[in-house]
Amino acid sequence: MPAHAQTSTAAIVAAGRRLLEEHGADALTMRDVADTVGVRTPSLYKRVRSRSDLFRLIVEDVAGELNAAIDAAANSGDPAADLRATARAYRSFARANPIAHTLLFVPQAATGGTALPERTTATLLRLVTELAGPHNALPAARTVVAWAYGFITMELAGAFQLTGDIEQAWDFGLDHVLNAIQQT
Amino acid sequence: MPAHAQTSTAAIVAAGRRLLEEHGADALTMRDVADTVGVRTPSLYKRVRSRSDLFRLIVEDVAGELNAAIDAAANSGDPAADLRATARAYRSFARANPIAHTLLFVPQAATGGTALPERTTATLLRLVTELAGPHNALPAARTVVAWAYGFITMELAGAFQLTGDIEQAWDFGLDHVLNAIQQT
DNA sequence: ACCTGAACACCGTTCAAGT
DNA sequence: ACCTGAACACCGTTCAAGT
Repeated sequence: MPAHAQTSTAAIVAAGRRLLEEHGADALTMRDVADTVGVRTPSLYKRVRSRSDLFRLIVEDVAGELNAAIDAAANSGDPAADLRATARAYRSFARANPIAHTLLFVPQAATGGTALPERTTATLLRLVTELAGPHNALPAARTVVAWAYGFITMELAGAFQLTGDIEQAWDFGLDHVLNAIQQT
Repeated sequence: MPAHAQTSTAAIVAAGRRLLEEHGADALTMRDVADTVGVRTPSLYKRVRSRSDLFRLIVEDVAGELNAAIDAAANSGDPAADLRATARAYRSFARANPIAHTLLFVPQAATGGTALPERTTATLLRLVTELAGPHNALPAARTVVAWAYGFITMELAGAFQLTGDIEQAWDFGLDHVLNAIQQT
């Protein structure tokens, strides 16, 4: 009566994540995942409810990693320096996981909301409060996140089509946005 | 020898756009488009090369409309007022076309780049140059677009999960971003 | 308890045959 | 010149049958 487990949810999620970044979301098939983890397609349904459930698990995995990367970056004690480091860590993470990153802020059909990492939100709000005071902390944090998310997403999508130094645009934007929210 | 045209590329694109907003990108099937325009599925391939080609045509259509909406909004002569009106028009358009809007800045498999409306880029760069001077016009324009795109995309995705007035966050962000790029 | 082959409904796409 | 039915390869998903 063997028939013991040939794979695991973690292995399936890891395979899905790799295939997602390699071939794009549309080309992520249950068959490819099954082949990668060494099992037949129907066996995947013992661990994941459906293909969209697999996406949800992948996004959770990615969100957890982003949380950890941002927590590790924000540790200098100086809120302005920490906000810069946070933005840099976020950008690095998005560059390393360009496709998974776009899924982070997309409405999840399953949950109704998005997978924006909760812990990241709390860290960011704390830093912005230290930098700009409590009065307008929430709108200020939303301004920083909107700029960073927009810049990084557009950069990865190749949406900055005019020539010009994109690093300079990043530094310019970060400087001016952080400066702006301090003057509340 | 009738067998004359029962549909048109424009009708197919319009039907595709409507179904896209109604049911989402994944649920947009060639069969549904064919049913909507009153033809059998294979006939679509007389006008459209493929499903991804249909997406490209839809995005072009949407981009053209956004161009027109933004050009119509930016006509006061005052660059600061025009930038505000542009941002407002962009946000209204995105709210009216939430799914199509997300496709605007996504890498198009076919073209390699994105469908960011060219004319909008030119209008925006002109306004920012008038407001902030030519020195840092490009990075300043990229800061404004990144913030607006990020804010609108996150808002539509439901990514602003904490309670708090989102209108206030929009006004706060627009005020501070525009103010920041003036101080160059 | 997990794995599998077979089957189902559904896709996008092609093509020969019709008018 | 456009339209169509039939067919193909490929999906996600289910399920009874194996061990």
